[in-house]
Amino acid sequence: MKKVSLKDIAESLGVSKALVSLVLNGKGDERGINKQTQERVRVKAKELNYVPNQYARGLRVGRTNTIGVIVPDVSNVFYGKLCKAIEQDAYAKGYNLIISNTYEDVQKEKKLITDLINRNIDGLILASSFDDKNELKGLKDNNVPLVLVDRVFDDLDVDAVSVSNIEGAEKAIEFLYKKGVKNPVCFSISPVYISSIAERVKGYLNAVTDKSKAKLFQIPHDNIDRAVHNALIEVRKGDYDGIFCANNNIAKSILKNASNTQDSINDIKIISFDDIEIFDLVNPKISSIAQPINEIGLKAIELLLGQIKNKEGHLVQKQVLETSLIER
Amino acid sequence: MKKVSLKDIAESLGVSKALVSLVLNGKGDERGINKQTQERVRVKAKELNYVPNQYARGLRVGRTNTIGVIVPDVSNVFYGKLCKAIEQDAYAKGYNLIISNTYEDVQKEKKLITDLINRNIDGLILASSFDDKNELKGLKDNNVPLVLVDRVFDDLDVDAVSVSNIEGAEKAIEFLYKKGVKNPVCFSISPVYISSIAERVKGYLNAVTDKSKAKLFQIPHDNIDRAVHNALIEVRKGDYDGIFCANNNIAKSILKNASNTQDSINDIKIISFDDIEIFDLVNPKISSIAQPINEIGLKAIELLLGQIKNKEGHLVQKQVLETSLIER
DNA sequence: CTGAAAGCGCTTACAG
DNA sequence: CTGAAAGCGCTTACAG
Repeated sequence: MKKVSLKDIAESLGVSKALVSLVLNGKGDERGINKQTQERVRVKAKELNYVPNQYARGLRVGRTNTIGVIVPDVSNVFYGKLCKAIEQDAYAKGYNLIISNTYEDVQKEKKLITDLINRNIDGLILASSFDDKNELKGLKDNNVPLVLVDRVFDDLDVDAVSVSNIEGAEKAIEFLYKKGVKNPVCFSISPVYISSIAERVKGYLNAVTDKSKAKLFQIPHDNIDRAVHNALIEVRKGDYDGIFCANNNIAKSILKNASNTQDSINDIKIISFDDIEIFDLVNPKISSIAQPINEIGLKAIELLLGQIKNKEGHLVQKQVLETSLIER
Repeated sequence: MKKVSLKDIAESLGVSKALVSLVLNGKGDERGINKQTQERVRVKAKELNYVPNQYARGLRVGRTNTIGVIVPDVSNVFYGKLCKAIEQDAYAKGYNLIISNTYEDVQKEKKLITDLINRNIDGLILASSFDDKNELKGLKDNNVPLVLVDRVFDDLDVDAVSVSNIEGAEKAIEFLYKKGVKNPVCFSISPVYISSIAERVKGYLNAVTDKSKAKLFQIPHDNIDRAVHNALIEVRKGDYDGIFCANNNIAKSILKNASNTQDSINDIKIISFDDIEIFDLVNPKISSIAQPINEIGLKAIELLLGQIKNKEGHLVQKQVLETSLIER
């Protein structure tokens, strides 16, 4: 029942635990340990099916080669892909990931952060749902390397990777105008204080030519379909002919609603932030503002490892990547 | 820089580490520790921003309240939802999750399992990509509580939760016939040895009335679109008028291909295993065989906790849940 | 070339 | 009501 430890190997071979540890960590040659002894250790370790206890190791060396990732919801395609990008790169670099979802629950996010710190993660990549940047103070106090992604706090002195949401939204609205739309509305999503969403709304407001006609619908993230349903009714009542969706969940909900109500929505031009495959499969196809998801993930890892490996000398960086318009 | 430990609290209060540990673990009353002392400890712990080191704790008590979850790919909606169900239930019961993806890579799966064992997880929920059940021997040797989900090994003496894939596939084919389809084909997906997929293919073959007309296309999981493209050409060449998709990725690829080639596919009746929201948003809508994802997750946790809490007395259970036909 | 010992931070019998 | 001590499994100076 009991797991095999260094001691078991050492005793069965008549050597010390220290020697076994050294050999198994590849420091045998460096320390000039007899080749044959090394081989005997390795053979025995395999024979006994030895797996080192990471808790003991982590306790001793203070590193765990583990990176925490907290996102709102991996089942949202954007975060799913982001996690995939992060995971594959981190994995290649010898790190493991602990991925967790907050589902926009601030209390859960707090608890998750504490949990991860307790687990002695080497660093954290965070797409936060916090409305208050002070919630992140605990992380700084604990000196945990941190990179914010997607959702950032401008006035916080922390590494961050995001996209130019304002410009992206402006591009979207300009595209609608180019396609003949006269009065575009914006379907935003709660929580309103999320930086990426707030910026997209700002971009919309910037780009609308007739400000008096600007119209914003707030869709609560936890009751999207119903709110979109009502918003669509409003849209039909007014003389609106274009919709800018602040994220992919809203666009999906529009499609769902239209499908349920047999509303063709062919007369409304729709564009959405985030490019997801559905947009290619529906009729009419939906244009989008695509984010460079892989680059976001790679950059986040790069910044995080920079902090981990160079704790004092690291300079805070705020990366803002460009979006691209996918016309359909 | 240094993290706060029990010792720091103890010293600053002039009490022992043991007392602090007891109080912070809620055993103060039980052990009859002075209420005021308890309060002082808690206040000081908060003041110093103390977080217990889980590695030290895990090392000492041998439990970690952490469950490992390994799936092929969380960005596949089925697994994404499954993880969500598992996570929410586990979280409510005081467990944390470490979720990892194999992307059908057997080597990665082996490494992940070893990693998780090293982390002293209390148990593992696994949707395995292994073709050989012997790969799981290491887990049994290490006595790690294990529950297989979705993909199971019939002849392995391990807890498992799956659905009746054969009957589900049969229902799908019967539905196609009912809708007037004469010659349904099956788009299966690699790896072929995955139990759930193999069973769905079996169900297809069972239900096809004219066995001489049965036609199976093998779609490799890592090159779906191209293979589906070619398969669709074959379908058009023959007199096939119905397609049974072994999973949702295949159905999505059919939609994508049809969209790209401007093929309306209105004359082909399609049904897919797994019910995903896209099926409601496209034209024509796609019928499906839905799996009870939440129940799978809850049952998996239930079985796992059964093993964890009653290591010796636990009886191996193989749960097979029912699917349901979603007609569209 | 190898071993003995200390210590990471915690919990838990044991003692008083 | 509280403390001293052992020990979980590992790594790393230090000594020889």
